[in-house]
Amino acid sequence: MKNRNGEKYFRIINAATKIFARKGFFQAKVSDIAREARVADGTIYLYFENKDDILISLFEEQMKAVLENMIAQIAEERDALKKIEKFALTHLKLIELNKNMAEIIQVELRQSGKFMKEYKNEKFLQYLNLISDIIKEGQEQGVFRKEVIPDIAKRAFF
Amino acid sequence: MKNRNGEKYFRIINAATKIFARKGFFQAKVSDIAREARVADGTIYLYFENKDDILISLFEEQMKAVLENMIAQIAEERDALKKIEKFALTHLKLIELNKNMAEIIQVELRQSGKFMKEYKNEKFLQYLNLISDIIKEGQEQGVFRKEVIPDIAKRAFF
DNA sequence: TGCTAATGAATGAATAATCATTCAGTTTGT
DNA sequence: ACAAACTGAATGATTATTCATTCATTAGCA
Repeated sequence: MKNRNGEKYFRIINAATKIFARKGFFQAKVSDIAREARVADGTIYLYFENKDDILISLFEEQMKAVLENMIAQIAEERDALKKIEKFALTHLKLIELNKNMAEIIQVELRQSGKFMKEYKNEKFLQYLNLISDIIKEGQEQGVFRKEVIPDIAKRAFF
Repeated sequence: MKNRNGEKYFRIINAATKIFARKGFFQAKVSDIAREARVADGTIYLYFENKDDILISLFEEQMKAVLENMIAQIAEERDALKKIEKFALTHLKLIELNKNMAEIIQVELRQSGKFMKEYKNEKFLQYLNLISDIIKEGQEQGVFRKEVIPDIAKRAFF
């Protein structure tokens, strides 16, 4: 597996974010990213499997940050109802903040066949599971009705 | 110049619309479009300059229809204020109706370097000019204040 | 009418261009 | 001196584009 902590790894991630945002995934050349990151073309492949993997990693890093942020936010609230509120609020704020990223994900990832097929979107699932966790907690607290099935509610809510 | 009226021209346009909508511009192969249109690869080049030109023509044809539609709609109203209302309403209706197209335009055309650079978007400008025309008319009718500058208002309104 | 020539639309195999990816060689750090 | 990190030119795969050829239709002529 590749080295995912070096400063160069993040240099490339950042460069790719810029280039993808500017040109879109398919028009971004790997060599563009390399240049922006001040790295040789080949170096990219010391840190990433392939071009798709750059996009996926980009997404994962972003989601990781978002997830941590969200968990911290929710932890501030005791009441499950407040937590859900906070979740929704923070979610919207994040989307606003990361428009670039959101667009890339919506637009580019959707088309990237490999992405939607082979990639199990763990971080995103974790994110969704935050919702069902809150609901379960709310049920234990007696704030939400028991009939609600968390797994379905999370989708609906989302 | 190419033949832009034959039934084959529209067969290809329609095929391209389908394929672009399904796969996006960059992943759509010209041969995909050819197959969908039941035409040989080379035939496409009897009707279009190149792949970009297919996209642009697609857009033009659509805009042409939209423009005609809009002009007809506006003509039904006498009062400039009503016209603007009608414009906005029809505009939203059209967007709703042509979601596919709208997405393609937003997403694909924006990236197509050639498009934004070399192509003077006449049809779209005409469309925008409908707005400033209405404003001018409204000023003559005394419905709108004179201080408003049509060219700026059209952008703001849009 | 029947025959031949001319036309040009259509084809798809061949070509050319573009890029992601590799790898043989170089540099850097210990 | 060795390993690890890095480089960028070379490779190969993919696809847009071209073009020599086919084929159907039309025009010209006797």
